[in-house]
Amino acid sequence: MSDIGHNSVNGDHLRAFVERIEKMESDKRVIADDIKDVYAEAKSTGFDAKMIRKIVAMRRVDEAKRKEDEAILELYLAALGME
Amino acid sequence: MSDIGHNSVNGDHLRAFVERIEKMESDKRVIADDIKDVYAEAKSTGFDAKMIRKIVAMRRVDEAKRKEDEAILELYLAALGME
Amino acid sequence: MSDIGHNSVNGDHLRAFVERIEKMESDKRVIADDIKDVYAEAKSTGFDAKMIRKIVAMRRVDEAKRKEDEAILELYLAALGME
Amino acid sequence: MSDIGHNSVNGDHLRAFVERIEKMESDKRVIADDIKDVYAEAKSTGFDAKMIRKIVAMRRVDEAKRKEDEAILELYLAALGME
DNA sequence: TCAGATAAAATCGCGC
DNA sequence: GCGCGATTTTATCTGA
Repeated sequence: MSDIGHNSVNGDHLRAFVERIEKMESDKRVIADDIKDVYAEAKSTGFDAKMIRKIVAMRRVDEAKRKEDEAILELYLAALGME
Repeated sequence: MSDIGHNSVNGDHLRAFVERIEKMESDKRVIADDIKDVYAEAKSTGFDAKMIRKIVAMRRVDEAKRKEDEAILELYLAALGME
Repeated sequence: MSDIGHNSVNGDHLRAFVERIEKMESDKRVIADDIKDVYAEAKSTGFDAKMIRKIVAMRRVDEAKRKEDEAILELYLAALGME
Repeated sequence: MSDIGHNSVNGDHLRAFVERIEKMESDKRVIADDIKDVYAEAKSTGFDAKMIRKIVAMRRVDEAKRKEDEAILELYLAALGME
């Protein structure tokens, strides 16, 4: 009986994790759909969706580079005892 | 000058689209990170993350099947003039 | 000269891979075209191509579900030390 | 009864189409998997799979261009009454 | 390294 | 005949 009780608790716990994840994945999917909608809206406004994708991708790379540069600067400053 | 004005408007419009998309992608990334955290939490609670992933995947397929069945039923009914 | 020889060998090897892949892609395209022909034939026989596509899609999902169920059963059994 | 017979025939016919398509899709999938295997083999031989993909894609474009050029030539010849 | 998920691109069939 | 939406396919990326 304690085994049964133990498994129930585990089962409830597992179920909770699964449901939390499913909820979050659902939210994520909603946002992904919204992004698609925005691309469609941009397209219907006369913009080329593919071009916007390129711009977004470029800025993503730039942002990554900016963070990288910042991290290196931190490193230099730390090495110089200036943090 | 009117061209410049026109392009500014277009530029502002484009910028607005890009920024909206970037905001949404950022939100999406936050959720993805949260999901990762939940898996980590489940793992630290003693669950096998791989099994949870499998369960979530299985339920995703179940849901896809449900939707597919529903869609084909609609199609059948429509074909039979019963919609 | 040995470099040239080396590169030639690599080149021949690369060429062989590329040509194998191209042959296979060509075969694949032939099948894709054949599938299109079958849909056209079905349509000309009075069937609704859309419905056939739906049926095929539905059966594909069924198959995916069957495999997924099997996979998770394996995982359960393994987790229970019953493999 | 004739209706039943008619529908059976239709059913058999439909089933035949579905099965033919499924068989072909299966064949197609096998080839797709084989292609993946070849890429994996090339990779294990020391080639960069991404580069091979680029080469294959480039040659695909070249081939399309060659056919296009050929078609245009045909057109010219036909216009000149030289076919 | 490997699969599995996601994003991006290409393709196709349908409607107008 | 052509764009448009939907599906399929390809490519990239992430996480085990």
